[in-house]
Amino acid sequence: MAVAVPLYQAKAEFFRMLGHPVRIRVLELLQDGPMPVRDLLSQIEVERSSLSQQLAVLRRSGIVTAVRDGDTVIYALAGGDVAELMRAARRILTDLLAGQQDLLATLREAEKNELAKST
Amino acid sequence: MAVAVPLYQAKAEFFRMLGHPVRIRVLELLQDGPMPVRDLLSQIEVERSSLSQQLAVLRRSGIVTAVRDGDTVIYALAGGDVAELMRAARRILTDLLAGQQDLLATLREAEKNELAKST
DNA sequence: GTGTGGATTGAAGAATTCTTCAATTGTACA
DNA sequence: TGTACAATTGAAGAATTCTTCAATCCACAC
Repeated sequence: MAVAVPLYQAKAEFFRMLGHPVRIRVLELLQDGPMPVRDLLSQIEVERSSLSQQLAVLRRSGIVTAVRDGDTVIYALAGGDVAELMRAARRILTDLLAGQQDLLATLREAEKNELAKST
Repeated sequence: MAVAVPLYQAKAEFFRMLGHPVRIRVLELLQDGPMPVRDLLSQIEVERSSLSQQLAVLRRSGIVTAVRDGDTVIYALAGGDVAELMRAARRILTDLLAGQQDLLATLREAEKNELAKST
């Protein structure tokens, strides 16, 4: 059973699972501890059913768990050190964004030249 | 210019950029140092133009750089500690996969019960 | 120049993922 | 029981991303 998935494919799926703004925000919020859907909803600008859809993605991947407490459902990180991952990502992102600033400057120059030519 | 992108959206795009098996393998291979396309091609099972497409995605994001050396093109990590990110991801993934083993066992049990009922 | 191998690009169709809305489930409470 | 609120689910269409193939570009050798 459990057809062996190559590790690099599991990794790709994992990162793809992270690749959505709402899901990122949920994971970040949950780093401060478990939180009911109601609170997630109040801090993330998204419709309720949209949030539910993204929570379902996170649940399916196993990175969060949900327990029902009467009226409300409470989500929590399933384990693992998500914070560490986020820190590592942020470090790389900072580098990349800095790089893109340079790129943008370059592009703006190129654009100016184009405009100069076209007049 | 450079319309301000919310950070959580930049993060999501970053992770989405990682979310492809070929791109993961490229990044892993490049951790041992710069490498010509030819070598990437020999170690990843994918067609040349497919690899090029994925390399283009990585280049656009800025996480790798490419320089031409005569006949061949050599790729390298652009900076930042990708290895650290991969380690963090692997740690979480290990947890998740372990969790899924449990899940699978549970599912198999459920399945057995279903079968028992259906006979 | 012509030809060849390495690599990238463009474009079309297939496949995934997102968004949104209506319908549904589960709990509480009168 | 009926109503109200919290949350999830299913499904359809829109939007992205993947895959693949042909065309192109670039350096090198003849």
